[in-house]
Amino acid sequence: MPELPEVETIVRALVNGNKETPGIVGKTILGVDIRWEGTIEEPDIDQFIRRIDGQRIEAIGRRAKYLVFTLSEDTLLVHLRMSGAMLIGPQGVDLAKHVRVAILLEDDLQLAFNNPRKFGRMWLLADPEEKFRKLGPEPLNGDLDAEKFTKKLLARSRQLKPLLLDQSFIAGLGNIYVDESLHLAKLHPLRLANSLQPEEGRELFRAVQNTLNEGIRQNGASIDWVYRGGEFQNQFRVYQQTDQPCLVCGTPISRITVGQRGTHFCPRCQLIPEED
DNA sequence: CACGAGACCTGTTCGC
DNA sequence: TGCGAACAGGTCTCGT
Repeated sequence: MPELPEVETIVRALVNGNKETPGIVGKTILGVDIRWEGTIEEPDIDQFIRRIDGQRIEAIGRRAKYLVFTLSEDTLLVHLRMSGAMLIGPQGVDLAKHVRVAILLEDDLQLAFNNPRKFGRMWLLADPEEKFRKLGPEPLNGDLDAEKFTKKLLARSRQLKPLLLDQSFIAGLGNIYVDESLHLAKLHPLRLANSLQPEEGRELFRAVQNTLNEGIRQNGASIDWVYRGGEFQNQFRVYQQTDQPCLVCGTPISRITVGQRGTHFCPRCQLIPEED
């Protein structure tokens, strides 16, 4: 489920709660039920269980696609990968079909990590900075502007699609938002980054920001059975729109495979210039 | 440095 | 209806 807008939406839900459940900032962890041990990346299971017990959730935030739980002693990082979700509910019931870890909180609450495909992971770290160092800049928090982005972009010879998916280049984009951004910027996914004109680079940065902000405004995208809640799927320009008319020019949307990822684009709006 | 393939997993959908 | 193939919002590792 998760790219930046979906993770951001989840963070806000965990902080603010909803009609049925309260937010969980300030709650103390009273135990943890690990139902699939592979979920815990670091430290080992015994230490994880021992260390997390009794810590208070001081804050919940996001870095790239990581959920960041600042606890009284440590930082809990959660990466949802392809199919993860975080659910809050009462204890004593299964909140979903594939709960791999349930964190028990005070007030009879639990925070459940549902994760059908078992790709998602958790880390309990004294200092999360080491993991964050490998990540590129955040696209929305002011770390990056159109000029900086364009400079980085023009220094690279990779194709735009895999480059934008590379979390060490820019953090938070995934398959949906890359395809959507490239269409908005009218750039072909196979264009080489260093073939862009500076104005095209700036336009791409604006498209990335606009697409992500719109995704957040819509509470993310709901696709398949994995995640419900957001509405961004109703305004996809190209993602999963194969053979549908382009909203701009009416040409049927194409689907190709790039780096083993489905890639959607308009063959008329997103041309590759001759000598690329 | 860039790229492609394979791995990690389960579930749904599509084509025959 | 059944069954296999293809596909899925991510990222890591390895070989070239």
